[in-house]
Amino acid sequence: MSVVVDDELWSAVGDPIRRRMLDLLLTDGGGTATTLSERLPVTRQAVAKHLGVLDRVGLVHATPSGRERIYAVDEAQFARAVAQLSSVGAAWDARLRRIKRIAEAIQQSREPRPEG
Amino acid sequence: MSVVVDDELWSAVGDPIRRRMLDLLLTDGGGTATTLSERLPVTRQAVAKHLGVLDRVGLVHATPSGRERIYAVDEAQFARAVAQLSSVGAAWDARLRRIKRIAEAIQQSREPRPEG
DNA sequence: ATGAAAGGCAACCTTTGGTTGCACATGAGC
DNA sequence: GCTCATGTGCAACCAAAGGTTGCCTTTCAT
Repeated sequence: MSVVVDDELWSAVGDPIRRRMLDLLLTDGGGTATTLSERLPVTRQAVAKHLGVLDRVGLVHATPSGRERIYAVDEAQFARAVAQLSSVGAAWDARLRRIKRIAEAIQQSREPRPEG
Repeated sequence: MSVVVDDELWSAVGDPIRRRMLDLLLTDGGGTATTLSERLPVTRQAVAKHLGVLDRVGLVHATPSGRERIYAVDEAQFARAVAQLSSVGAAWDARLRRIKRIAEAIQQSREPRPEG
């Protein structure tokens, strides 16, 4: 019943900074800790740690290029994360609808003949 | 472009324990810190703290009943959270599709006449 | 009245996100 | 080739969050 999700994947995208980083990486097609930190409210080192987290769960991967390390989103893994997001959302949405339907049914059974 | 989400709401459902708590509360229609902790891998006190977090963002509300405090999901606020989840998922999904389309277009422009 | 059960509070530990500071590597320009 | 600026990496340190244990208060039931 309850949707099975990869907690590591989820918590990786659970952080607001990491979400913005993924956004930036997707928009620009890639970036380094330094370039990302210029557009984020945290330091380069903080960004580097976040990139480490995203790297460990496979959401991004780094390509050394000279003295830079260019990170890019791993589309396949990212797609998995998006799919999990969607499935949890869908499951909860369905549950809400079911609850609402039951509540309405109870309402009706309590007022078998609405006045009017 | 990037979807605006309420970081507090998101991070509230970002915690795996809190997601399971919401699941339990939705399934059972309500519960106390004690009853929830019996079905979770953490102590009652930890559950109480999580309930505090969920309460602060309005995802649940408590109803004192004798010596118990019965918590239940606030459906309206929960629906908001689900909507945000869905919108982020949809936005990222759309972005992925767009990237894939562009990638294919580049591929084709590089091989104007595929051998065959 | 008294004991068991539920809850609240406080102290403490660990992890995580963040910072500063410094050392190392590498690319660019002279 | 040297030098210097730039980009990374590493370590120490700090604060907040999640988790635990211990203890005290409240309340229901016997």
